[in-house]
Amino acid sequence: MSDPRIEGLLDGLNPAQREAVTWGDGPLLILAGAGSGKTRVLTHRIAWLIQTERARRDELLAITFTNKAASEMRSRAEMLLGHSARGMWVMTFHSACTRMLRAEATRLGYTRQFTIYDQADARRLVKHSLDAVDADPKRFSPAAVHSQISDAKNRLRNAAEYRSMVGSYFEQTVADAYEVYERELVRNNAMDFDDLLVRTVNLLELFPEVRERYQRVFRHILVDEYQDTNHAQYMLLRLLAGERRNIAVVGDDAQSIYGFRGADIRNILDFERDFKEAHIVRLEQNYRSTQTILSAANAVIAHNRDQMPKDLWTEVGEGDPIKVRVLADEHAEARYVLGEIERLVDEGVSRAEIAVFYRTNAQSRVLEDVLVRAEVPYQVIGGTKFYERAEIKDAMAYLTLLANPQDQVSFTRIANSPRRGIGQTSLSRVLAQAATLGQPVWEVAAGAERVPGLGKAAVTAFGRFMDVMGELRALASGGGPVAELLETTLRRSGYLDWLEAERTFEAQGRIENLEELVGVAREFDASAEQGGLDAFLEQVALVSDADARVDDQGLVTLMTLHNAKGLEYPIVFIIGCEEGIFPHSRSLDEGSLEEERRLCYVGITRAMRDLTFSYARRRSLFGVEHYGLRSRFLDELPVELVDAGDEFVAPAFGGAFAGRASAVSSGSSWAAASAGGSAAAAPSVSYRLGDDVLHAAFGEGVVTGVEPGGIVVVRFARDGSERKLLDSAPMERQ
DNA sequence: CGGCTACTATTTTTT
DNA sequence: ATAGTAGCCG
Repeated sequence: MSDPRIEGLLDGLNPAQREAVTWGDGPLLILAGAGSGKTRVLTHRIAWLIQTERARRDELLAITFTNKAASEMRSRAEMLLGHSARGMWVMTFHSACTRMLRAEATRLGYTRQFTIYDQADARRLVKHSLDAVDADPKRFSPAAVHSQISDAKNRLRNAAEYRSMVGSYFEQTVADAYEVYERELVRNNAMDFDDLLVRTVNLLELFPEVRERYQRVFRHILVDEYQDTNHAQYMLLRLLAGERRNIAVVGDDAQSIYGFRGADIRNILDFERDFKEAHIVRLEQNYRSTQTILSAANAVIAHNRDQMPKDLWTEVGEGDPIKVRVLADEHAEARYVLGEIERLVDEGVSRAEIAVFYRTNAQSRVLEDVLVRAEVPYQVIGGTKFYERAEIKDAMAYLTLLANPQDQVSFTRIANSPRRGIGQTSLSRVLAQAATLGQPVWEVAAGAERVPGLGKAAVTAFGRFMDVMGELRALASGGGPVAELLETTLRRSGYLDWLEAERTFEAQGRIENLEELVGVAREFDASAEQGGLDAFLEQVALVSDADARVDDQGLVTLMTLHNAKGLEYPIVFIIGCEEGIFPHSRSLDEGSLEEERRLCYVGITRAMRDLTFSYARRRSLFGVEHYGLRSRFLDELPVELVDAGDEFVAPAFGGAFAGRASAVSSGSSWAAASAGGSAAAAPSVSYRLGDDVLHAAFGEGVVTGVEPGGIVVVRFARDGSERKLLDSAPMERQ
């Protein structure tokens, strides 16, 4: 190996990384702990395989879960190779499958233009299917049934196989609905997200010539985030790897947090069993966090039973202790975080270096309130997504119907949106007729006068609607810019007029969103490798906007712990660390505590140097006040790594808190007194840290410090100032 | 057919 | 608290 380019490729890699990059043929399992440079290893391995001529560019399949990961991998590989990665299959599972499926669609009874249904579309079709089998809507929610079906699909069980395994009456009905749902998807020339995987597996299993072709093409397969693969993805990989078994997977079982979506942690735990000759490389050196943070992460995850042994370490050094803070309620908690952010920013930290993680999206609200009031710039990642907004879905449904006239879900969505006098009854008649004749819904609607039972007004309404659609379709087939087609569609359909006529603040926002969508289309027209309506629809279907995160604009970042995976921030807050919130109560019911703990592990390992946990004694949930216990995860942190701060003030209502508080060490002399004394010996001061207070002159504030001699430090909401006051000041607790 | 009220559910979600 | 929806009434 004297080629200087290849030597250069290995420069700066540690021995384990180097081993992973240069492992030759056969299955390879890379156990990559958090922050151990797995993307680096993957991209270097891609470059190494190409430079050592083990594979040509177009003989590599590098699979990720997110578009962001795929584009990052692609561009980093390009940098290493010094040339474009065109022709290289670096993409998500779903894109790769879609690509294969489009090419072979007719073998499965689809056309190349098949529509990809997102969660919401799929759910509508499930609802339709439930109606079709006369399921009691009170007992069968589309969401629950869809999740059952999705589960079955992830396990590669079709409706017939699902039926053969049913036990309960519930499952019996699900089986009925599943059967209809399956049939309806084909009839609509549509696939849901799960189908993209399942159908590709079907394709490869049913057609040996297709399977062998792809097996020949892909000399080497690389898979990112292997711990998140489900059974269908596992089978897909097995089929593609074929006899050659040149499959390198990278993952960390400790970061498997998508079990609820069908990810099967056994895929990584059992890799050695499935690929007996597998070589294993462990990446345990962490380049991200302080040793304190890593030790905390190691200690927490050690409470899980099933896991692969690993021990993260770093050369970075000890770093600061992990802070744990208790506040009176979620508002005080938010103000505490705000206060810390302001303090840090004063010290010269960039807001972009700070992230706040929480378990559920709803928790961002309180935090946003205080950030807005304090005028701290921030961004929230996740939550309701751009492409999930009703107006965007409507606009996309118009375009989808133009491309796929069989798609009744899109048809149903827009038929009366804007209002054009097509009601539920008329719509059902048309859909029923389409089903009876086995014709595309478009055809039937275009000939509405031939639909039995349809009123005169309805026939006219359909006529007008389909005239416009026909016109738009002609425009669409011209192959012009998508942006133009979209604008014309919004105009001619009356959708924009409808919104404009509303003259509300909300409608204005919707119009702006649509303008943004036109902007997206314009950008697509200008830059897409492959243009056209079909390609645009596919991009929107498969490319979420989770990639909309910005790094360096001085914004504090707020997101769920799930969204935090793969990211890193110098300063991290994990809020809402209470039993029932995190770990979430549902996880306790469902016995998925270990997954919650892995989520905690993910959260901890995002932090580079500064990590703070917080929890509230009191929190209102769904409008009801609750008193929660601190999260068990906090008690799994080694005492010597924790700065328990003010925890000693906790014994407000007896046993539980007092017991825990005394178990936590702290440098404070008060803590020593509290721990040594009886639990009931609450401090005699009238204010405690985190208390919400109302001062006669300064207004609302939060207690940020309590000092001996009856001195209280209060940060006031009005101007963010922090003042030292005597506890006899004209002030009361709220 | 469309609008209104009443009820309900309310985790996480790469695609 | 709240948003989304189902069912009812004009």
